[in-house]
Amino acid sequence: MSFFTGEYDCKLDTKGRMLFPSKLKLRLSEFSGSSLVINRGFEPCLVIYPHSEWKKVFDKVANLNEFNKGFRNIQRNFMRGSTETELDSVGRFLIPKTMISYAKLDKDIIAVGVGNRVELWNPDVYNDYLINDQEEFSDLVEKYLGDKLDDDHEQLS
Amino acid sequence: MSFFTGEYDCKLDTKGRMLFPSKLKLRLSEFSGSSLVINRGFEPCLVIYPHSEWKKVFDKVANLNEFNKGFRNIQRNFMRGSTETELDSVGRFLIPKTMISYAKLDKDIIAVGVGNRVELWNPDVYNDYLINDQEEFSDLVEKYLGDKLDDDHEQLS
DNA sequence: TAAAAAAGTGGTAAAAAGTGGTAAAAAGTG
DNA sequence: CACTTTTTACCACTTTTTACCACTTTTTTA
Repeated sequence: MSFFTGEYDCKLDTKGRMLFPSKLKLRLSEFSGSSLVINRGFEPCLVIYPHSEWKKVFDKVANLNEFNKGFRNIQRNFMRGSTETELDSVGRFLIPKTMISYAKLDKDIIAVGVGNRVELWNPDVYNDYLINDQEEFSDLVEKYLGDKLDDDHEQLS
Repeated sequence: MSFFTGEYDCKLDTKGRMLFPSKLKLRLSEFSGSSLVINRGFEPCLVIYPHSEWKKVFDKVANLNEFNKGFRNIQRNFMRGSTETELDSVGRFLIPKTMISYAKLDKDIIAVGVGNRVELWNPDVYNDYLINDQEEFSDLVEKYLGDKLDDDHEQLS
């Protein structure tokens, strides 16, 4: 099974549709054909999952007991930010208006492959979130992935 | 079988009818054609179930032993807030006045797909109930759905 | 009880949103 | 460079939604 990587410049058309980059489309098709799920990200971006990957998490959430207040809260907050959709014949998909405004998307979008998912960002917001200093990045990686960690990985997750 | 997800902006017409969003209507029809059940939510919102899904919830409550005072109380309070209805030819349904005032519904309504059901909210009330801090939500999800969960999922439901 | 008012039902025209397709430009490839 | 693939920018069409209007049924009031 393969994964999503790399950055891609994309555009929203006037109807709010985005063309999924062809390289990523190839990966997507290995997972779940042309069906995908758009989610609200934890950061101010949207996150695209292949339908099959998303379904695993969805099922966990959906199976929580709805007579429990905390579970209802999780369900509501999780599912409100999810939309199932499909690529059309040309490889485009419609992004709901509420999602567009959540991620502050405009004409230009940056799509980033992040392993099992693809993030969609407003270019400006994206730059603010990136680690621009490589040394800082190095430190961060060392903190979490440096040698000592190998033994007790659990501690971090 | 598919499920309800996502947020939708809806309107009440002057007669107290709401047009059920077409995407949700599609899902609904897979469950139970155009028939649905409106319930008082535990939170200050209304909850729409496809008839078949509501039946499951209903049965749980109906099967409680009526010789138990607490159970009788649950049954009474649960069932008083239930109305069965249907979408009309255009896809609208009438929301009873008592329900409208319970959920403080006005012209604008937010419909949220929550798996087996759809919640209807007054937008202002909704925002108060949402987890607005994404980090807080992230923590909550991790707590319930983080790695550890995989093994003993049963414990939570 | 009859008239009036309110509530509910059913439908439609027009606007808005969404879908599907294509020609042409741009980018990538051998 | 010639050719293929991808992307862009349109256009045409369909579906959904809104905002009404007309009519029926129910409830209230005189």
